[in-house]
Amino acid sequence: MADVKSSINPLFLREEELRQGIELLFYAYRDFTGEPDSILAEYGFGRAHHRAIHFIDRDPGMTVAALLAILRITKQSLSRVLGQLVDEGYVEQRKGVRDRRQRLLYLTEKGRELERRVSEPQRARVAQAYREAGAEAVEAYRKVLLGLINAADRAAVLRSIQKG
Amino acid sequence: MADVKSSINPLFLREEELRQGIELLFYAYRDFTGEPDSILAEYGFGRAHHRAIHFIDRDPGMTVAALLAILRITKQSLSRVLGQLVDEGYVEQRKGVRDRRQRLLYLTEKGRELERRVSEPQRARVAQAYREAGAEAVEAYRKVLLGLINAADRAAVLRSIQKG
DNA sequence: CCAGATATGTCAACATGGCTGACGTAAAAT
DNA sequence: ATTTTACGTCAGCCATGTTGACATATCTGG
Repeated sequence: MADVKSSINPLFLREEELRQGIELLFYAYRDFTGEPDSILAEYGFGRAHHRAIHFIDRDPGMTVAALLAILRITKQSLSRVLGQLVDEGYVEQRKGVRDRRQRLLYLTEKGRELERRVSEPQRARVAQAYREAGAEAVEAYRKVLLGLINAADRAAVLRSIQKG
Repeated sequence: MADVKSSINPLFLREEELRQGIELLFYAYRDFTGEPDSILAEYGFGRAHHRAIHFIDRDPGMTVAALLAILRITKQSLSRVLGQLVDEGYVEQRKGVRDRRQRLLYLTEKGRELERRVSEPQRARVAQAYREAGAEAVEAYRKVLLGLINAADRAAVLRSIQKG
């Protein structure tokens, strides 16, 4: 069927293929965020809090500016979220030693526990998808997702996800 | 390096691998939605409007209930968005003939133009990522994303994205 | 045929998490 | 010494999600 269509109109399959790729991303992201959102709601937090603690967890001592660059939101938006996390003891800020203007970000033990708990459904979901799809598929998945990222940012993202 | 680490602690690579998969999804989705959001802003619309017209475009005459099931939002939320789209002439609602309680959804020509314009950056982005990654990678990407979707919904999504 | 279920809409109120703009302070850099 | 940088804060706006309650038209099953 796909072959028939593409032999009639080679652009048709391509359009279909692209639409499918777009929709799959929508559906996957929808379900990917569902469980964490539920757990976060128990704490009175939202997805924004998850993002913050996730990236702080993976790079303890990161600067506020670095987190802003990753999240691509305004400092006012981040500030609200970060403020709550600090107030409630999930995140700790320490002055930088080299540059004392910086407020380096760390998770407290409580913060690490929250991060672990909230991310667990996502890890399980990705693990299961990887298992079902097989090892080569994992590599391909990474390649395509990386290709979806703005070209200018790819190098930075690669560096970032690999140093962990 | 990966081999060394995994031979020391087989769980380490796995955890790292999962974290990378999670972060790539975040980054890809972030950039994937960036351009459409900018265009939508010109019209005073947001991402929710895009989702609505996208799915109406791909399945003209769909019911409100079907759209709600895809988007997983409340009818009140959808109603606001749909109302604006109808008021401004992007979407048309027609009574169902078989079931006259239904308000079947259609894009107007204006709506199709908007959909095309807003989706174009996403199509270009996916096309380029597919091109760079190669044909087998595309299949693998789809397989993994499908695996990320709630198991209960996979069959429906597959049916949905394939009938187009 | 009628009672109940269904498809959709609507009003009201609220929360989250984006945004802009303006302003402030401490510390580093030139 | 001045300027730039890193960060914070106040105030207000907007988009998009939520819950709960209620209304209407239409379909369906007993």
